[in-house]
Amino acid sequence: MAALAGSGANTVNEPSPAPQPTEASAAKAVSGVDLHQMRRQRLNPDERRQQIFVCAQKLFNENPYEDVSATDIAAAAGVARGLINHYFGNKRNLYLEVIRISSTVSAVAVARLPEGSLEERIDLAVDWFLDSLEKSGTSWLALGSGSMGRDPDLETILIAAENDSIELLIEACGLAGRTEGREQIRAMFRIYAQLARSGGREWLLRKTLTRPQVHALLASTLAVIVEKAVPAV
Amino acid sequence: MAALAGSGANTVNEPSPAPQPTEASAAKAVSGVDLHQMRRQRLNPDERRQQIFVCAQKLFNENPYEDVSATDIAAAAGVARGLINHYFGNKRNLYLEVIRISSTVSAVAVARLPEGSLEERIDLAVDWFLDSLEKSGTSWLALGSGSMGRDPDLETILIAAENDSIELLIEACGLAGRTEGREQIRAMFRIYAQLARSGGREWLLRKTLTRPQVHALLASTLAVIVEKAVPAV
DNA sequence: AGGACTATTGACAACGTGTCAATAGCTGGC
DNA sequence: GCCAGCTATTGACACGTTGTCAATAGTCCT
Repeated sequence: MAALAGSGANTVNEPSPAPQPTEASAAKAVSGVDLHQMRRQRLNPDERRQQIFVCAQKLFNENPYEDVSATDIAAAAGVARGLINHYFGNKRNLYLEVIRISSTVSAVAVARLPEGSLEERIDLAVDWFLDSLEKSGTSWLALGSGSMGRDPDLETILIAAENDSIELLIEACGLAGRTEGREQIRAMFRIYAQLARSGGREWLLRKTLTRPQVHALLASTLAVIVEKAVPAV
Repeated sequence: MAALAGSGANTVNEPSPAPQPTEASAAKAVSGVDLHQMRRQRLNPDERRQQIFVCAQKLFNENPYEDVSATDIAAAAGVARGLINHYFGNKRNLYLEVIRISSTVSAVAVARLPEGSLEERIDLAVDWFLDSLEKSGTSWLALGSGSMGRDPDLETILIAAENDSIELLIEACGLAGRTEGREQIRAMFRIYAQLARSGGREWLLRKTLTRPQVHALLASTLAVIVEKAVPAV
């Protein structure tokens, strides 16, 4: 993997004071001259685990899974590679844990969903979504349906994370009361969520559409889903 | 990887008479008793390449990329692993070639798109899409945006394949004449394509919605995009 | 200070990939 | 029919990655 610094846009959920990558990795990485023996230091398991996690998060956000080796992560954390397996079992598991956090973006808060007509509430909900998208950075956009139906673990994680946002959206559309076709309504909103994600991609990644244009598309399609598709269950 | 037979639903584009996996692989796979020395046979390059390709296609359709090793493919084709690199350079390249074929599904024919109101044409277009989806199997659904923005090669292949369908859809919606915001219109249909794909997933993979329900959702959203979002460019 | 607990290491085995010189199947000329 | 040349095909090699595990060495407690 090519070592690069990157801006590290979206580090979500940072319980402990974010232990810096440790002067260890720096010393090793910068040059070979600096051999003051680097007394290895012994942290308590939670801190060390968290530190490794943060480094992995950064790397996985900047590079695709297979381009990040356990060695890279260990080097970034200034730690022996074996320690990764000790704390996370295997690389894939660590990755899944990173995903689990990264994909919890947006479920955090929609504060108060205001009164008003359906159109107004949809408008606000879309605004809120685009805001949170802009803040959370682009890595979340790259996530998703690539391995759907193939990778059960990843799928359940992603589904679980998306469910929160979806419940929220359903409520915002005034459909919280509906109980009969509940699962089917959820499915429809899940489909819509992909539309929203895809819209975000065009806006933030490919830059082919402006925010107002994406907003218009998302708002009008959501409205028509609520008005036409949902009643058809 | 787990060796399993599978039905091999969608083998598209089969130029040569589909050389069977060769009794070689069978002999090796079935039991160790059958050692009549297996004279290796020398095919002309096109045939051999095609044969390897077919085996790879089958394996990649049934298992995710990283679970299929070059050894698996070579074994399936009854051939030395080195030959794969000789013909395709590397594993990734072979994979991309498989994808390039698999993703050309649906661009084949929409025959005649009939006259009629916008609603009618949209209805037919959605029907056509769902038909082709049902036929092409589920592997196409699993493809897609997972590595978007990360994997340029895969992205361009997928985009290229999707572009055909999108041009078709634009025409079906009577937007072929529009020239000014062309690229933005394309972007909107690209977003819609993700919605359609996602709808297909709910219908065929997760089985949470029925075909009529997905149809209604796709038709109404497409209509509203054409009527509301597109005029806003 | 010294002993016990355990976080951390480093070497090992297994596996996967790409390269390349050596091998052996086929084909055409005699 | 047979032999020589062409090249499709092989198998071993070098290197990188992953997961395991016994050995090592910080740190805390008495």
